[in-house]
Amino acid sequence: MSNHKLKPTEAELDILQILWKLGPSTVKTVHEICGRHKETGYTTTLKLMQIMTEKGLITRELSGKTHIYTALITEEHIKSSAVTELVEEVFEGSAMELVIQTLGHYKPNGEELEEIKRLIRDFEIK
Amino acid sequence: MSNHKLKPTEAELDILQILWKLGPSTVKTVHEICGRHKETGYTTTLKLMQIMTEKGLITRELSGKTHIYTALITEEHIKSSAVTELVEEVFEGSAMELVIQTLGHYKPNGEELEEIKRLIRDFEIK
DNA sequence: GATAATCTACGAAGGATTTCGTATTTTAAG
DNA sequence: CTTAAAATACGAAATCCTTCGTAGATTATC
Repeated sequence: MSNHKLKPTEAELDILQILWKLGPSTVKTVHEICGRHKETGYTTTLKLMQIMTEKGLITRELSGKTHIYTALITEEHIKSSAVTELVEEVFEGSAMELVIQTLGHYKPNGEELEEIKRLIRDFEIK
Repeated sequence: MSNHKLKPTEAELDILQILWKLGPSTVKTVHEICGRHKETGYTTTLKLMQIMTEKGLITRELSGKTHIYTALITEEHIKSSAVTELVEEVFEGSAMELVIQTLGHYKPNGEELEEIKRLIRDFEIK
């Protein structure tokens, strides 16, 4: 039922990440946090959030005079489809080439290493 | 020295992937292979390749009456920067969250599993 | 209740991407 | 040489994304 097709744009993703962190928030709050990274006008953030509402990425409800916006799409969902898209479009379907590539360029910390080993172990058991 | 900034667009990436596979090719050849996925006119492919030449993504030389195009940017480079971008913009810097996410959704085959284990072992030695 | 502050709505500009039509050039055939 | 075929060059439309300005509405303050 949800909109699988709708991939947020870059600016939209910034806003989603703020909503995921803060939970339901006003345009004002979102805009203040956006302002730490980039300089844009208040109405730019407002317009983006209005468009995102039309697209069904977020929803809003009135609280007094202001709207409170809530993410409709989950962080997990976006991360998952971003990985799927990267695998399909850049790695031509080979997810493990992506994994190996990443492990070749970045170092896991101890905790991450344990988690990866646990996942690997699960694969070997099956 | 090379153009780190220049990320190919989606249509450009399609063309790059064809050039990576076939090696230096004509517009005609590239367009024929593009045609397997999507329906676009010949001049669309031509225009894209002209733009990519301007951007420095590919180069061309005359051979008789036609141009032979060659990728200037490597597959490895694109894959690497695509991962970097995904890590930074979607996973907020956590490359290992990307790795763990991917391992949670896709299964490695035997060979891939061995390679991953080898990489993991290298991390543990250090 | 007048004024200022805060929010929202809306239109539109500017840039990037993709697409194609048309015109031009070059090569090949008769 | 003339015509047809193949390739290139170029401009421009259509769409999407980001941005902002302006106008209107609502709320709070004095």
